Amino acid sequence: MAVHHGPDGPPHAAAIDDVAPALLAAWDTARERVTPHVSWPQFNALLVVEREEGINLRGLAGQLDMILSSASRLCDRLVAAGLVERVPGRADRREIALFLTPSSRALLDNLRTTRREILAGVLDRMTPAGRTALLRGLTEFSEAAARDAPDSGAQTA
Amino acid sequence: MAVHHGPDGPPHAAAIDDVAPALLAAWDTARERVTPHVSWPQFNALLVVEREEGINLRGLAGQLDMILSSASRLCDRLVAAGLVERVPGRADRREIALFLTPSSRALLDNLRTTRREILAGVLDRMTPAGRTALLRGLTEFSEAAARDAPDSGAQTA
DNA sequence: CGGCCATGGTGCAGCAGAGACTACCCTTCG
DNA sequence: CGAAGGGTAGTCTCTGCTGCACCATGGCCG
Repeated sequence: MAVHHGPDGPPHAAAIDDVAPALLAAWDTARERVTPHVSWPQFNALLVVEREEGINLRGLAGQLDMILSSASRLCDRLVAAGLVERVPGRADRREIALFLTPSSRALLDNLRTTRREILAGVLDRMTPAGRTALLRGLTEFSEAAARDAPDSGAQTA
Repeated sequence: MAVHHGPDGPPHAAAIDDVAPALLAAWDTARERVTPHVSWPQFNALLVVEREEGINLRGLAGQLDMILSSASRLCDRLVAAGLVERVPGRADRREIALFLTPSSRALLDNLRTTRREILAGVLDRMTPAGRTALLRGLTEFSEAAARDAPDSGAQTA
């Protein structure tokens, strides 16, 4: 199901698979440093709410691939932690609209800032050409991936 | 705490932070596809055992940053799932040596293969120059990161 | 050689997070 | 009014982690 690659032109997949973990480590380091006490499901929920501010519980449950009541429980914990706000919709009073709180907004901002700092710390030790190559390669990769699967999941903050 | 960057030469940190998620998504996709029923702690334990075949429970607990009995329980579940083997050491009969099973070896192999395939699928749609740039950038990044923190955690398979 | 403590693991609660299923309540709308 | 849509609540199960008590083994010292 893939394009043929002659023996002359393998796409470096294995080689890239070997060196990519370093980049992943930077991500994880940032998340671990900033949000050590927020579980993965909770964190993913925050990302969903951030993307679709005012989403209702059914929508959230759908995006997190869990049933409604599970999402409700998850929200209970997030509300208890002061990370999301349940706002009863005024148009349809059955619905609950979910919003980030200043606290969770700060959390996400802090995470991204921290990640960029960690990233910058490593980039500093690279050659300018290396940095440019990295940016170019990742940009092309990102575009190519988007061309393939315009939707496919995986929250990465 | 970092090197000064003139207004002319920021190290692309923000830009890279924006395009890196696509690469992360490929990782997560592979893991999700191959090991949907293995939890993160369990998976990390497998990686530890793979790296240090024959490790004992204390060592595992240390690497996973948990206390002994937690590691023991985790192992209970892994053994129940047929993913690790508890082998009583013959030198010191108190110790338990942990080994991967054929099943878990196959699992990890499968994961890596799948990931390379997913990666290759995207790389196929990049230009040769883009692939080379990606490989070069990531390789330098990896080296730079290793120079900084020779140990720092984060299992990424 | 016979205690004694250190070392390696397990057993037994106990707690929080996460998910599911079911039953139920409120609102809206035909 | 009654059906459909949106959420909550009760109950269960499982994982993950902890603390503490306990059992083995192994090394040491008198």
